[in-house]
Amino acid sequence: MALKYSRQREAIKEFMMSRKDHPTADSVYMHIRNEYPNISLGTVYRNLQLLTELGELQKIRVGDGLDHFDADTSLHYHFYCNECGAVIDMNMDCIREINDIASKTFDGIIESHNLTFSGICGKCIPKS
Amino acid sequence: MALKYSRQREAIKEFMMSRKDHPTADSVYMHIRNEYPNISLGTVYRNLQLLTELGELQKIRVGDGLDHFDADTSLHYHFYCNECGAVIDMNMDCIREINDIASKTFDGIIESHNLTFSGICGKCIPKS
DNA sequence: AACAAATCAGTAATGATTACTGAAATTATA
DNA sequence: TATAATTTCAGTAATCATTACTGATTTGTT
Repeated sequence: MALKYSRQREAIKEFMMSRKDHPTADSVYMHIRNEYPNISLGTVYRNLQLLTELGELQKIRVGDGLDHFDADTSLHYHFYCNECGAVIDMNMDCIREINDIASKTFDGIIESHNLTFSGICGKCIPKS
Repeated sequence: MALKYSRQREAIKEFMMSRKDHPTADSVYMHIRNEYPNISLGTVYRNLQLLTELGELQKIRVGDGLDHFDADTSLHYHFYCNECGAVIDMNMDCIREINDIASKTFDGIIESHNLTFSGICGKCIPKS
């Protein structure tokens, strides 16, 4: 039952911590393969899931149908570029009181909220 | 090139307008089958997509990995119940100025935002 | 070193969604 | 109203992301 060390999991964690671009499982797989050429895609999925459950990663869904992962587990917002698909961190302060505001007109318990912006990112503006 | 009438599409539109619970394609399929026993799931997907492109529906992603659809195309927020999976409309006012606020600290064009709450809905509180 | 348990690589299965195909329905035209 | 042109359909196959399975390999413990 105890968690055992695995070099693959360490590599995935290292890679995730070095990234600010919220990779998907497939993207992690592609990169880790440079270091571990015969790592399995299933191993990547399993460890991303495990690390998420351990609270070392957070799963991000920005509306493109893919699961993105983020080693920054603090509450912060994201931007999704409709042009290139990039997922970018927003610098703005989180609206912590919004759960309370929403609760006033809602019958139920609000535990969290997710705010995602979308549009065209700085790199894609010249092209469009 | 012109759009032609189809009773299946009308039925799907009618059904969607009668609903406030943001059905998925599969859910629409199950219900429409009462009226059209041999409608195809592909037809449902195609028409939901088409109606969305025509602006008669909006596609909603609340983080459960499924595409939900809503005949209310106005900007409004949703709640996702982690217990039963229900997608519920929020009554709160939209924060229209938030795109402008976010723009101040972001390099790019913010076209829209999506705010989704999650937790436990009123019906599920007694059970938990 | 030897054992038990977790993890792995590789592969198969799943579930949602999309694409394909020949038949049926709809609209336009004669 | 018959016919032709085009869209839409039902049914099925394919795709894509993700999850589950299996026997072999690693890891932590005695």
